[in-house]
Amino acid sequence: MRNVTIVHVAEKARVSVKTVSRVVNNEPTVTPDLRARVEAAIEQLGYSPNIAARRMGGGRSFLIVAFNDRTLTLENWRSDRGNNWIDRMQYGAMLRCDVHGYHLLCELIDLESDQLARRVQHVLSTLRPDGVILTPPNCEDPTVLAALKKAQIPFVRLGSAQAGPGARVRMDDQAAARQLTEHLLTLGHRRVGFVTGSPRFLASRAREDGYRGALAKAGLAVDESLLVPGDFTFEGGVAAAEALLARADRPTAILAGNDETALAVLHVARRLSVAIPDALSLATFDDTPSVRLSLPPLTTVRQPVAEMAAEAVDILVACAAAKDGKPPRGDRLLPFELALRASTAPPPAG
Amino acid sequence: MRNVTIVHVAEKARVSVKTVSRVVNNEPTVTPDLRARVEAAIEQLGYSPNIAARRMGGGRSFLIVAFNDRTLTLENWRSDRGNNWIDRMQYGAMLRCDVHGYHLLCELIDLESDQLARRVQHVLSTLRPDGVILTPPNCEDPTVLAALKKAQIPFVRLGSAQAGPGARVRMDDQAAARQLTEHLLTLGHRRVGFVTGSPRFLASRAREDGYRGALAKAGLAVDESLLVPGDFTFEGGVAAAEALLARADRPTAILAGNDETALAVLHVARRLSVAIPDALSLATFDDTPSVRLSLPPLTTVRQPVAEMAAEAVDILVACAAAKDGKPPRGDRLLPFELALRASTAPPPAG
DNA sequence: GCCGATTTGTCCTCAAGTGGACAAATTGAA
DNA sequence: TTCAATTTGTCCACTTGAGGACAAATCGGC
Repeated sequence: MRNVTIVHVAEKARVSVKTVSRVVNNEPTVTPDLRARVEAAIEQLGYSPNIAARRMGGGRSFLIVAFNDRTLTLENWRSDRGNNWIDRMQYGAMLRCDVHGYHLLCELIDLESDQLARRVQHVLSTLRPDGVILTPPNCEDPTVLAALKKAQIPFVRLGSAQAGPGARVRMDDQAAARQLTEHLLTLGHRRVGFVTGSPRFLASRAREDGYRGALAKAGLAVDESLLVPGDFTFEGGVAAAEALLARADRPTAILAGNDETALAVLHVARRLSVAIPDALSLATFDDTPSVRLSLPPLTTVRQPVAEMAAEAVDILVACAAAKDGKPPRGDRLLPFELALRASTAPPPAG
Repeated sequence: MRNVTIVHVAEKARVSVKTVSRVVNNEPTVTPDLRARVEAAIEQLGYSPNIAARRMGGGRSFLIVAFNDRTLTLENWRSDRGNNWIDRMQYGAMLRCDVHGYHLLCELIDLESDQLARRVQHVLSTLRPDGVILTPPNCEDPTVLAALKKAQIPFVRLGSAQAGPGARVRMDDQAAARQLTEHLLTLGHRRVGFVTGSPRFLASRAREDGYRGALAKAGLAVDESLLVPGDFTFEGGVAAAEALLARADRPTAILAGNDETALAVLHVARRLSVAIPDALSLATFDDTPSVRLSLPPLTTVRQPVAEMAAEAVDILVACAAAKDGKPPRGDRLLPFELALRASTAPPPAG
């Protein structure tokens, strides 16, 4: 059977091809009568306009590309710990694309590759998507941003703590860290350790600022020796935890830069027989499955990743529909949630 | 800046458009000399052929669509337990697509919807993919299969226990269940309970067959009362576990139909103070992160989902490249692995 | 019944590539 | 040199839909 084209629909509805096109593209100058006839024909024939053909005349492609970091994705996949940031992003974006009649393509890029610019350019030029979603750490990479700008394709940066080109959708990492720190202070903790994250992710810096802000607001001086560098990996977290827990004046609570780090702290604490939460409170960011399943489940900040991705899709689709060529701008903050769990409690007496 | 087209490349390399096309499509009748010149021009201009345009003349679309079950995907996403079957499928397929210069689109379909056929048809007709990957339980749905057949698009069914149209890539669920059961028998267990899965998934039936086969091979009669129906959900698993553990002649080991069910068994056992593995051994299928992070980590069968997806992509790409219109056939079995963990041990003495 | 406004149709161009027919140029061998 | 084979170029058709210009048909009001 041949493919059903706009011509078949026109014949069946006994109208011109042009009229079918007008109906499909929701042009206002069609009488309800004719519109109904055309829609009936479309339904009966099971017609759907071919995306490739629509794209040809310079129209929309109905495609959105999400660029994910290759290394991160692979680690994520191989990891036993199920860090599902990217998965959640994808679910949110996919569902929203569906609503708009769009399609989501996930592409991997490798920031370390010397072919990076070429790779980004290739994907953009072969697919010609209507918009691009960038996830950390791609959303802060100058090469990627330059390639996007050159191709003049609208893009949204997801979860980036850095101002810059394109639109931005994120949660307020600084406020989240502040609230999490305040939660610990309210419980009575006064010596709160902080394992910082990878400098590659600017969100890590924002979290540190929030931590400092909460201490300052409570009138407490920041003990710089309680800030230990991690790098968002398990190994980095282990080293940092060992440094913090070996101290004579051990902190009574630790804020971990991300979940991977938190699991490392949990691991070290168990090895050193430091009971959580009795002897040490532990809080972290991201709320991946691993920290919900850990023993005890950890207090975290739930980042609204899927909602952020959905918002990004909305922005890009609106931008494509407007076709005024204006790149999307703005910085949308989505609300986060504290998930208070069994890993945080008042500090031990004395 | 205008988009770089094949015409620009031709001008730069001082050859005809036709020759560039021949180079891009790897036709043999081009001298190495000219080929090099064209490739240099492509590189310098950063040219990538536009997928939409290639598709027009009836050529390949370089797109592969994976149809996932909407309900399952959403449950998966909302679940705290991170059942990442679909994610693993996607990683495997995406990586392989990348190698072939293909792109993966994940689309959700809802088997319960009365618009199902229309939905499948719409996606196929608007995207015109070169191939389709079906995941459970879509891969056994007659409406979906009929729509695929009508559209004449090659497809691979992933993880389906049922013979049928299209190619099939899967692991041997029956053998896996047999080996898992044998593992328990070798440890000394004689009363092994089995919580069956949802009849929607035929793999569940295959697992049951494997369980029966192992008992038969060991010369043991099957106690039908030890087979309790679950439905692959946590709630179903709870009910089944309660039934099994309430018995006077409680089984010393339980084989759960999938990980979700196993977690339910774990939950009930803890509530009833049945120690695992001391009083009860527990084994399951799928090896999702949740059963690696559980206490104790569970003995499972690791299903090579990503590898299966990669194999599916290879099949579809080969099929598209052959362009002889022959739909892919065959049934590839990929090796699974037993992950023996702390949840299985010899039965309690006495 | 006429005028003007709105709706619908006709016709053409354009997008970016593929593929076929066939001619022209180049190469190699006899 | 000449013929044949191979490589390269020319030219055209084709894919499916969008969109613009403009003509034709229809409708409503008076």
